Formats: sequence, C-alpha cells, structure tokens
Amino acid sequence: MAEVSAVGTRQERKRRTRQALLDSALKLLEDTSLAGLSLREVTREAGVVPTAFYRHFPAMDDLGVALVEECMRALREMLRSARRKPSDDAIRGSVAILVDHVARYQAHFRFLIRERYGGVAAVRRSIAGELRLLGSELATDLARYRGMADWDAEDLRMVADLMVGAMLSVVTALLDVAEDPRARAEVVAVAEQQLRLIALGMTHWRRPL
Amino acid sequence: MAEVSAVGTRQERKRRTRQALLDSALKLLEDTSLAGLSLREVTREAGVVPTAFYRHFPAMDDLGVALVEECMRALREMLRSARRKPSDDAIRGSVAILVDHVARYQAHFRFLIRERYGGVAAVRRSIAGELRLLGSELATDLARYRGMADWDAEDLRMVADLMVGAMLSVVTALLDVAEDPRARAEVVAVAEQQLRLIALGMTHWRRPL
DNA sequence: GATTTCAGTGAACGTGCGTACACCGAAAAG
DNA sequence: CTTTTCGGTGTACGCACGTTCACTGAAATC
Repeated sequence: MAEVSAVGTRQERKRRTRQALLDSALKLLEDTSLAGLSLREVTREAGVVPTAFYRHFPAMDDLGVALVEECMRALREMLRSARRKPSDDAIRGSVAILVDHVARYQAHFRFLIRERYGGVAAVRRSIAGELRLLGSELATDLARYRGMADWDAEDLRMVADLMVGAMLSVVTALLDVAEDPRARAEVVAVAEQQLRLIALGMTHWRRPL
Repeated sequence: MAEVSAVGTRQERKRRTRQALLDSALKLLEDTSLAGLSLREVTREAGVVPTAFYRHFPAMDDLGVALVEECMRALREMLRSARRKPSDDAIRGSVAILVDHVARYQAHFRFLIRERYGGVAAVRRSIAGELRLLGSELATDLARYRGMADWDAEDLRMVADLMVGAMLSVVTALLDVAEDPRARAEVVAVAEQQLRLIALGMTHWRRPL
C-alpha cells in the first residue's frame, strides 16, 4: 500500500495523491484488465478512502486515459533515444533500446498491449490515436534516411506501420519471456532478423522503376 | 434473447443450451472484455436461469477457453481454404481469403484479438498455445513452396511468425474499419503491399551464401 | 410400468461494488 | 486575523453479482 507524505503545498500534495492512484492502478493491472479493476481496489492500494477518487477522476475510464498518456510519454522518450543513436548497426541499436525500455517500463507496456483492444472504448480510442501519431513520427524519421528520399509518403507510411506492428509484437514477446535470459536472447535475435528481412525488402522496393 | 427449442434428445438439447451460452457470450463480448462480463448477463441473454450456467461450465474462464477453441476452428478452416487456393497471385489470394473470413466470423476474431492479452490468464494461455501451433503449420506450409526447400527450420519459423503477426495486424485493422468500404479497400491494399515487401525480403534472404 | 438420471428452476444468502452526502481541518486568500 | 477553498474522511444506501441448495419434471434406463 502506497503512503502519500503530508509535506508540500496543497496542489503538490494533490498531484502526489493523483500519482499514487495511477501507480496503484498500474500495479494492480499486472494481474487484470482495466475492465476488471474496481475503484475501491485502487483507492485501497493507494491508501485513500474510496470517495477521494472523485477528487481526481470522474470515473475509472478517465484514469485509464491518463495512464495511456503516461505510457505514451515513455514511448516517445524511447523514440527520442533511438533518434540520437550513434550506432553503426541501426537495427541492432534500435532493438537494444527497445529491450531496455520494455525492461524499465514493463508495467506501462503491459498495460498498453492489454488495453489496446481491451474492454474500455475510451481507452482503446486513446491508444489508437497515439499509435497513429507514433506511426507518423516514424515515417518522417524514415524519410530522413539515406536512399529513402525518393519514397512517396504513402509507401513510407506503409513501411512505418509494418515496423510499428513488428515492434509491438516484439514488446509482447518480451513481456511473455519476462525474466528468462535465454528466451529473452532468442526473442531479441528473432526480432533483429525480422527487421533485417523488412529492411532487405525495402532496399529492393520498386527499385526496378 | 436466444430461445432454445424443446425438441430433440436430452443430450442434443443440452448441446444447444451450451451453444446458446457461447453465442450469447460472444455477442455481449462485442462491447466488453471477458473480465467485464458477468455470468448473469450471459444466462439472461441465453434465456436460462443463472444457476443453469454451472451445468455447462465451472466458471466464466472455462467458457472463455471453449470460445477460444471455437475461434481456432474458424482460423484453421481459413488456413485450409488458403492451402487449396489455385490463385496465380498467392498474396492477393491469401489476403482475399483473410478478408472474407474476418467478415464472416467478425465476432470470433474480435474476441480473439481482445482476449489475446486480456485480463484472464487461462484464456491468454490458451490463445498463445493455439497461435504457436498455427505458426508451426504455416512454417511447414512455407517449406513446401518453390525455392524454399533450402531454408532451415529456424528461419522458416521466424518468417512464419512475422507473417502471423502481420496477419493479426490486418485482422485488427479490418475490425476497426468495420463497414466503411473505402477504408476497407485501403487496408487491403496496404496489407498486400506489406506482405509483398516481406516476400521481397525473403527472395533476397541469405541468397548470397 | 417403475426407477433413476439430470438439465433447468427459483428462492435466498453474503459480498463488494459505485456513488451520494454531510463533514472536517489545514492551506490559501482576503 | 477572518474567511474561503478544497483534498480527504466516514457513513450509509441500493444494486448486481457469484454461489448454495432443495426442488421439478421429462427423458433415459431398467
């Protein structure tokens, strides 16, 4: 059970309680989905009385949407890391960054994967919108690559979406293997090969034209 | 609300009631996830009294697992259709079959996608196991293709998993666009391109060796 | 025809839930 | 110093839930 200390200004204390609710929810969501999570469980875990919940969120759905925003902050931070990678092997470097971030924000990624097609419509919409944005960002990143200047926007988007999909598959696989280091290494190896195969397809894409 | 007719032998009537429970659950699951579905809702929809549920399933989790089996039957039927395709364009033909099946078994596919990482552990495990099997089947299918005889099992498996992942992405996209025929055509076009890009990567995979 | 089986019934229970409401006390505002 | 604001409290309510148990009546078995 989390305890919120009593020090600080009033709005600071409110912010901390809100964060405690988000953290508690995320912790409990390792075992169930948002649809199976009760308001009372969350407040119990956070160490406040049930009715205090309403001082921060109108309903559980809204807490879910707030959690999506928190998760997306982590995802964007990851993309930023990948952008300033001085690696000579872009694929290996990107996968390494992905693995690192999934390990650090395990609960966040699990929530994202689970609720992407989960039972709460508002959360689904929120995740879909954010992922679409992420696809756009990746597409513009790809456009800056050597030898891709002549790609049209549609094809860039198509490849970017394929890569986002593959990335999320890898995240899922990583969450499944959890702590087993041998299985983890296998997942990483397969992910690198899959991306390499996609890259191989890209270098030959409509080149004959 | 479904009504189970009173004709037929006893075990036949039992089978029909069981199916009514499965159908009712699947219908209700279009709006929520399994974790958010109550036993009483399902029996209400099926037109039986709550306690009758226990004559067929020990708990909701078990109904969920039974639903997974039903969904997988649909998926296997799809693979069988794809296997006896006389199409000269394998990719276009496969995608067409996929689109057709998703349209026919929309609720089943939605359930599968939603519960794959949903809140019920037993169902998750069941789906993961079935998909792994599906990957194996696809890998052996691929091995029979012209020019893939020299691929080793590991690489076949890697490609098969990439394709299963891409396929599930397409299913998801199809479920999202639902009825809009223009968006649907766009999804189909992108899916074909993505598979074509993967195929392109395959033809150049380790060929230099 | 008598007996057994069993899918479906109906009433009743304890529980945990979301939410309404009046209240408190310290921080913020005047 | 006085007043206002407001995050958190405690009680209390009605409701839907899962599960129990004894019961029914027609089909299956003998």
